[in-house]
Amino acid sequence: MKYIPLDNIGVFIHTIDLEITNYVNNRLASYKLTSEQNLIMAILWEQEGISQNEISAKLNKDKASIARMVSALEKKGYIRREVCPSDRRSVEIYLTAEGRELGSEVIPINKEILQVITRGMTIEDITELHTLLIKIRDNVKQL
Amino acid sequence: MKYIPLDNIGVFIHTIDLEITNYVNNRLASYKLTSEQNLIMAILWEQEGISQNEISAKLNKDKASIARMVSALEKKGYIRREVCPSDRRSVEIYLTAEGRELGSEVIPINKEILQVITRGMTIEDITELHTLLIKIRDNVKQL
DNA sequence: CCTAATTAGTTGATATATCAACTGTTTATA
DNA sequence: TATAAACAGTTGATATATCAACTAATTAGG
Repeated sequence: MKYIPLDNIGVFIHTIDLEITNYVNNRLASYKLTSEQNLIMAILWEQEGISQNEISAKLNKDKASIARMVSALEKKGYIRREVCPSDRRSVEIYLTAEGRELGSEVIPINKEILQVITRGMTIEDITELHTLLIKIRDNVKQL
Repeated sequence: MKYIPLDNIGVFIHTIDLEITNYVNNRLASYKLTSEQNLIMAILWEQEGISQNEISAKLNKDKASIARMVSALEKKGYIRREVCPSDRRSVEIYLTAEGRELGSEVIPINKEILQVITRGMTIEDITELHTLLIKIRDNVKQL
C-alpha cells in the first residue's frame, strides 16, 4: 500500500479554500476589498460599534490580524475607530458614510458569490458538507 | 429572510482549513518544518530531481511561493538546487542526507496526521466530502 | 484599596499567497 | 537564422496568518 501524501483530504481542503479565496478576491477587486476585509465589513453592515475583540472572536482569527485589517479598512476610509467610553482598552468600529454606501453595492455581490459557490448543490449537500467538515474540526481541535 | 454573511460554506471551509493547518504546524514544529514546506518535502521523498515548476504544478501554487519555500528548505539544509543541464532555465531539487533522514521521521508523522484528521470517518464519508468539494471547485473555476 | 492577574490592542518577526516586473533560456516562425 | 514568443525562476509589493513581547486599562483577591 503506497503512501500518497498529496492524496490527502486535508491538503485537498486547503487547495479548494485557496481557489474559493481567489474567486472571491477577483469578484471583489473592483470594490477595493479583499475577501477577508469583506468579512469584517459584512459584520459591520449588520452591527456597528462592535469591538476588534468581538470581530476577532466572530471570525476566529488572531487579534493581530484583525488589528491590521481594520487599519487597512480605516486607511481606505470605510470605517472609523472610536475608543469605548466604558472600557478604554477597547476600540469600537463604526462605518463611515463611504463604508455604508459600499454595503449597498457589495452585499448583493456577496449573496451572488454564495449562489455561485453552491450552484447545483442541494440544501442536503451543503448540510452534509458542513457535517463532514465539523467532524474534521473536532478531530484536530487542540485541547 | 435575513442575510447571514458568516453562515456561508465558503467561509466555513476557510475556517476549517486554518484549523487543520494550525494542527499540522503544531505537529511538525519540532521537525523545523511548516505544513507547506512539508508538502514539498513529501514530493521529494517520493521523487528527487523534480523542478520548481513541476512542484508548482503538483501543489497548485504560484511559482514565486515555491521559490521562497525552496529557499527556506535550502537554508535549513534539507535540499539542494542544481541547474538542469538540458534546460538551464530549470532548477532540479535534490534531498541532502539530512533531508532524506528527516523523511524517515516525518513520513510516519504525516501518516498519523492523516489518521487523526479522518478519525471516525468512513471511506464513504471522505469520498463524499471530496465529491462535494469538487462541486465547489468546479463552480468557482475561473474560465 | 492595593497589588496581581487578566484583558484589548499594537507592533515586530516569520511564513504563506498572489501579482507584476524582470532576467536569462529556449522554442517557434517569418 | 534573426526575432519574437514562451517559459523557468527571482525579486518586490501587498495581504493574510500566527506567535511573542509590549503598553495601557481593568478586575480580582487578599
